[in-house]
Amino acid sequence: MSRIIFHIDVNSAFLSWTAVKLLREGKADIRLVPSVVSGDPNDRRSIITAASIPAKKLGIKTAQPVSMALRTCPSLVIVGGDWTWFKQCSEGFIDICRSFSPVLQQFSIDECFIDMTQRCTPEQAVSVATRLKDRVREELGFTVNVGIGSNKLLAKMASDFEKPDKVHTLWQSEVEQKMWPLGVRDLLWVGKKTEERLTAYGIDTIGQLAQLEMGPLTRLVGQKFAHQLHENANGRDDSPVETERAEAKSISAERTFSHDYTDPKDIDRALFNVACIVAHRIRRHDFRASTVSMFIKYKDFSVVQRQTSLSQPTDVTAVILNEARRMLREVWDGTTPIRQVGLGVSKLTHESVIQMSLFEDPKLDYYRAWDRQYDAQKARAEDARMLAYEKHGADTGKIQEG
DNA sequence: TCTGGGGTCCTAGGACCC
DNA sequence: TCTGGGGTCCTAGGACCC
Repeated sequence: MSRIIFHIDVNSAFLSWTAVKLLREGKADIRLVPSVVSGDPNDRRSIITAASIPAKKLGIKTAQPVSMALRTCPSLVIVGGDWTWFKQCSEGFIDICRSFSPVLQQFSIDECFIDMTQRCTPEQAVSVATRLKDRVREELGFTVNVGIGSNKLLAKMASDFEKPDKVHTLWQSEVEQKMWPLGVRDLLWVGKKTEERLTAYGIDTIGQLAQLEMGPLTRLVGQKFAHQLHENANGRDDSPVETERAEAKSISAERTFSHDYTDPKDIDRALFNVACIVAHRIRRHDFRASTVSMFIKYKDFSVVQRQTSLSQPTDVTAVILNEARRMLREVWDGTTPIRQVGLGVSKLTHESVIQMSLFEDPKLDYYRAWDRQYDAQKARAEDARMLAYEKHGADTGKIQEG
């Protein structure tokens, strides 16, 4: 049976959400001027997370370094992000989408799919989608695009057509006219490298890709990917709207230094910090991890990565940190400047293994106690931050309004 | 101009077993 | 003693997404 899928995408999410917040504080609407949201506006190395439409018109793009954007537009307004606020905006947006269909898959903080097959006819789809986007704008103050299609891929491609505040359809019957003329790069999963390979072979448009034979395509991108690209270029995708949120398969954290580090003490401090963050998140989700990996990125952006399997799954910071330190000693000569370090864990389980205390490092008790203290401290800090946030809202009367 | 942070999935080669 | 082939697991690296 033919399906009706909506893909709803917040237009320049972090920028729109920041704009709404600033408006409520009585400030000017940053959506109307060249402006960007970046991680840390004061860090030379931070990059742009979201750009306003006037900024985009000047050629400023997402993921561009802030310093580069400033050269293009010296009067650029740069603001930092407020994650507590972003999450609140996201929840409000998801709630409205869910009220249109409970068969909802959150794809990221600012995107979701809903299955509308049981909720409207194909003829009604555009007017229903228009109602959805208008409701988000009226109730939450920011705009979204809604893409409508007979599967997730087509819906997602459709939501990427003209922005902002628009509804587009991309039914199977419209693929040839609306999707085939687009460049291959516009197809989901075709990134820079794949685009290079395809255009080098003379494949410039999605239509050409759709008609390419499997033999050459397999040689270009490998069998599995070739099959998916071929299906998608022809508008086919039978993946369902997954309402269950999949459990995390890995947890990682990384730090980029304000300048490249060579002092082992600096590297070790960063490794310690990311280990604390990662291990804390393991414990918060009641996981244990069996694999620890670490990587370093050098000045020239080359990356060296090492991973190791543990004999027992763990959630102890010290165990993870020790493995990471050992691997760092293995890969780093101790002098080459390092730009970034990262640490991750995978092979996550919820099993609580019965520890063979006889063979256990006696220091583990101390480390576990240290972890408990870390977690408690973190919880207190979060509570305090939340309290201050609520109090500020009550004082100004700005947050409760919406 | 000089490039963040957090994820997922795939591939290829080596080790090891039958 | 040498050789083949298949299956599985592990590790390193690469590509993509938001």
